[in-house]
Formats: sequence, structure tokens, C-alpha cells
Amino acid sequence: MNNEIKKMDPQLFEYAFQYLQRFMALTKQEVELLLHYCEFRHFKKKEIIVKEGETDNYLSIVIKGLVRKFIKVKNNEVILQLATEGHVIQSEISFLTRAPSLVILETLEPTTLISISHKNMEEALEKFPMGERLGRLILTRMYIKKDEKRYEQLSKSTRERFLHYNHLHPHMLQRVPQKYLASYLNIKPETFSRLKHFVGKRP
Amino acid sequence: MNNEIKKMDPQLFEYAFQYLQRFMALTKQEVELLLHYCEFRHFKKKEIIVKEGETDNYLSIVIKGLVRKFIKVKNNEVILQLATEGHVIQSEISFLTRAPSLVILETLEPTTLISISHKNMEEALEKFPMGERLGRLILTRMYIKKDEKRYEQLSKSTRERFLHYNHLHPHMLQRVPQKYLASYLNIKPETFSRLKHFVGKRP
DNA sequence: AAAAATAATTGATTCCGGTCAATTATCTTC
DNA sequence: GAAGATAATTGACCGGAATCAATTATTTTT
Repeated sequence: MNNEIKKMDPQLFEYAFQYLQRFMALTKQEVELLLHYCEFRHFKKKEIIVKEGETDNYLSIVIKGLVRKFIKVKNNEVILQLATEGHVIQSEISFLTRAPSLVILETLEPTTLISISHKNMEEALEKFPMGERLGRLILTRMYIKKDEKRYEQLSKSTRERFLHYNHLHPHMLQRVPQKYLASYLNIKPETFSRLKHFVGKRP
Repeated sequence: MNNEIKKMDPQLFEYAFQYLQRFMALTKQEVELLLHYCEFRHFKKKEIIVKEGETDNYLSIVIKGLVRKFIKVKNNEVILQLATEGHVIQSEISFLTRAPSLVILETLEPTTLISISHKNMEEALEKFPMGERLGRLILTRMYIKKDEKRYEQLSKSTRERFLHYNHLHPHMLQRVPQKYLASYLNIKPETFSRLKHFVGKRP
């Protein structure tokens, strides 16, 4: 089905294999079969992957690069996700419901995705005996992640969110304009800057 | 399998039928089949349904009554959900992962649930041809709801959350101790009270 | 490399909502 | 139905983060 996948980098194959293994036991043959429904997609920096109002037709994993997911609200932006290598990125609600996307996906770096289209996924879900189950399990994981995120927001103060995030992802500050990090953590840029300089002096 | 279900109130059957119809087209026979894996569970007021640390073995829908889901954090409680008639209630993460529950489920009124046990669900998922798909679709809906909740918290101020909730669920203030509503909206009881009395004077 | 645009920093000020505390109202339950 | 417990209200005060504003740094564009 897809040539680029056929002559796939064995490392990439291994990557996908490991990734799916987290959800259920699959043979190499099964993974190979599944990957033939997928395609690579390349984007340059600051390219829009999904526009507002457009239906997202792909479920993607970031192979290389960085994608931000954001929503426009009262003429400013709220960052919902910063997806780096290994992360799933899509306008999930749009993909799942086939409705126009409220969120926008844009690369912040040159980016390569491995993607499965909605159409191909439906096909795979039908033909592939374990499809529905795999889909359910992946969705379960997405749900759990979202739950953790919510708890994170609920239980931590601005300062704590800042500290926690920087502890977990110290490299991101080098990689992403900090106003995006600020927005992701629901902190104003000015406050973010102050916290950054304040930290270390008074832990 | 379950006698109480067999001689089921036709209204209740209709209810379940309509409910499941939202996810996918099912025949009356299929719904009936599915319902035989389910059971009614009755609780009186202030009864604990799931303790902290206990694995939740049920997926339930509230038929009558009201259940609060909350988590203990630094010796006070955070309300995560207030489930009334028609709502799904469970310690989802515990149910999905089979891990001890972090959250507690407690009735605030005498409550009737229709529940399917994890064991029965697995059985149904296997035997029932559409099971996996139905499961995936229900999970999709859960995910979407959670996403909306997150957006709600992110994009709205304390005041806006208060107004929005009261607009959507004006009856709840009559039904639930307002400190629970306050907690659910992540507002201090004092602030909630002030907002309540302030509203109308300055909209 | 200079000019223009965008982002980050820093200061001054404001304000929403939290905290503490005391009083009143409303449930429980005996 | 009275006593006790729990919840809600109200006031005074505080503080963290938002806002407004001006300056400096960095990135982008030409």
C-alpha cells in the first residue's frame, strides 16, 4: 500500500513494534501488516498540520520534531499540547467524531510524522482481527493520560506546575519559545519569566 | 443470569435501549442479551460504593439518585464528579487498569445503579460480537467528556465557571450541599457563597 | 548587516479569590 | 423537638498572579 513504509527503516519498525507492544501482544507480522496502512508525512517549521474548522483525518505519532496543539480563545491562544518524539498528536475529538476541529496543529520544528488516515484505520479495524481491541486499549491509555493531566491542573498551584514541569522536561525550555510553555501551564508569560529567575534563589 | 433483570421494568429496558442506541445501532434482542450481564445495585444515602484502595469492579449508570466521586488530597476532599440519573459512574482508572482506586464513590441520596461487573464485561466483550466496538465507542464518549471538562477549567475564571455551571445545572444547588458544588468547581465555599449572593446584583 | 518584528524581562499597581475568624442557619440524631 | 454537629454566611485582611507599561534581547526578514 505504501512504498515508503515497505522499505522501512528497521529501527523505525522496531520503534513501532515496541510502541504497540505496550497495548497488546502482537507478532512482527501483525505489526508489519498494520504499518502498511500507515504513511510518513513531512512538514517544515511553522507549518500548519490541521487548520481550525478542518476535520483531522489522521492519527499520528511524532517521529522527529515538535508539534503544538492550541485553541484560539478570545483572540489569544491556549496551548493544549506540546508533542515531541514518540507522542501521539492529533485533533482527537475531530478525528473521533468527524467534526470540524476546534484546535490547530502547527509544527514548531521541521517534523516527521507516521500517520494512519481515518479511512485506513477503519479498514484496518475491520480486516485486522485485533483492531477493535487495540483501538479500545489505545483509547484507554489516552483517557488515563488525560485524567492525569486534569489532576495535575487541579491539585497544583501555578508555582508547583512550573516547578514540576521543569523538573520533568528540563530540555523543553531550550526547545520551545517560553510563551508557549507558559500558555501550556496556564501561566502568564510575565509570571513565567519571574518564576524562572526566582527559582534557585528561593526553592 | 440475573433474575431482577429478567423481569425488568419495561421502562427501564426502554431507557437502556435508548442509552445504548446513542453509541451504535443495536436490536432489542442484542440489548436484552447485554442486559443479562448487568445487575441492579441499591444503596442508601451516604453509603460508600467504592473505598479508597479498593479496585472498582463495576461500570455503572445511575438510574436514580446521586453519587459523588472524590479524592482525598492533603486532608481535604476534591469532588471530581457529581453523577445524577443517566450518568456513568465508576472509578474509571481503577476499573480500566485493575489498580486500587484513588477515588472514593459515595451516594448523597438513596441510589439505584445498573451495573456490569468487570468479569461480566469481559465475557460480554468476547461473546457479544459488537462488544469491542461498543466498548470503544463508550470510551470515546468518556474521553470527549473529559476533554470538555479540561477545557472548561482552562478557559474560564472562577466566576465564569460558577455562572456556567449554574446556568447548565440550576437544580443542583437545591440537591447538593453547596460545599460539594464549590469543590467540584474548584472554588472555596466562602467564595461560592459570595458569588451566589452577588449574582443578580451585578451580572 | 541593518531594520523590523517578536519575545523576554522588569517594575508598578491592581484585584480576584483565598484565608482566618466569628456568627447565623440548617441539618442530624437522640 | 431540643441538643449537638455541620454548613452557610459575612466581614476583615492578605497575597499571588494578572495587568499595564516601558525597556531590553532575540529572531526574522529583507
